[in-house]
Amino acid sequence: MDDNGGNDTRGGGARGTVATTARHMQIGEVATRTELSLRTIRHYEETGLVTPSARSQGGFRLYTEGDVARLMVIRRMKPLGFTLDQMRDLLDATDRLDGGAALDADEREALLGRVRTYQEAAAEQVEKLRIQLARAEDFADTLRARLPRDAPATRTA
Amino acid sequence: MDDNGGNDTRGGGARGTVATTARHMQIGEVATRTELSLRTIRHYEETGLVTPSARSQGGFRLYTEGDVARLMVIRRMKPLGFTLDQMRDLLDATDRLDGGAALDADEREALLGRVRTYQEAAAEQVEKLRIQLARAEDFADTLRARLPRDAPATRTA
DNA sequence: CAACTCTACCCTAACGTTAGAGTAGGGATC
DNA sequence: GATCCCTACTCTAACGTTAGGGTAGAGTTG
Repeated sequence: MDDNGGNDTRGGGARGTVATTARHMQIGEVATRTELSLRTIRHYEETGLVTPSARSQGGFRLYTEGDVARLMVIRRMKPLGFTLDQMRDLLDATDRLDGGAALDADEREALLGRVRTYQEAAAEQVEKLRIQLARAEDFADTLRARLPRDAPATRTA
Repeated sequence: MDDNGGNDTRGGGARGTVATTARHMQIGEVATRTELSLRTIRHYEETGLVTPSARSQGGFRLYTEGDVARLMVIRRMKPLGFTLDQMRDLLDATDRLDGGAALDADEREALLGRVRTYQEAAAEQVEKLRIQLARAEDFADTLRARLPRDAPATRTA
């Protein structure tokens, strides 16, 4: 047993949990703050979604507030059902739009196009989620209807 | 290229698509009717969720209306995020409750307990879906806000 | 030293995706 | 009217993918 100990989101250790305002955080603190697992955060790095801004001499990942913000964005994107590749693509686009790197008209237009595409996909996904929710509610009700009026567990009748 | 040809839900061929009221359907018709892929339907059989009521001499799966109904139930369950194993478990329970097989009190109580458990899980899932939907809407709006007011594609400003 | 982190690797669920072979049944042929 | 053929449909088997979970064994940090 090591690492996350098998749980989901870190329990809040002793050391790294303090420096909420520090310049660098280790992965554990990031995990608690983002409610993502260590494995997930590392996986996001493997797939090029979020790369820690630095590494310690010994190789520990060191994250900044900006990194955490990016992770939070990803967390909000997840329910939209995009793949990690798509998220990376979208994040790259917005990053380049925001980063004041003076892009020429064509490039800017291309980037905006990408964002627009994702926006439309997002809107569609929202619709699907609505339908899913409706179906889920429906099914939950159906299930409840099958039960003899919330009777307690023991005692037959 | 054979089978489904790489698409998702079948396009509606020539032969099997006619006999909507026949006693047996082959997998293709079932797929169109349930909007599930051939692979998915076969997979459900592999995992013991829905077994076709019969097979043709040549080995084709033959489904009845009842089978289709069961598949539709599963389709409604999917958004609740249950695993296939859980669905099988739940379906077995309701099947045995419904099948007029005169079960004794203990057994009946046990089955109802299972259903109750799933009902609670379903209710929880509905809550999660609500939250997801909210987040998704939020994010979609955020994305839309980043776009220069739905401008057409070309022309920079 | 204790708590934390590292890489590397194997595992899972729920299908997707070929590949290669067989089947259902109607039409053309003899 | 039996045979062949053709095409649409289906079969099994098996590997691929996605988004991580879990574990091992070793190293790092405070």
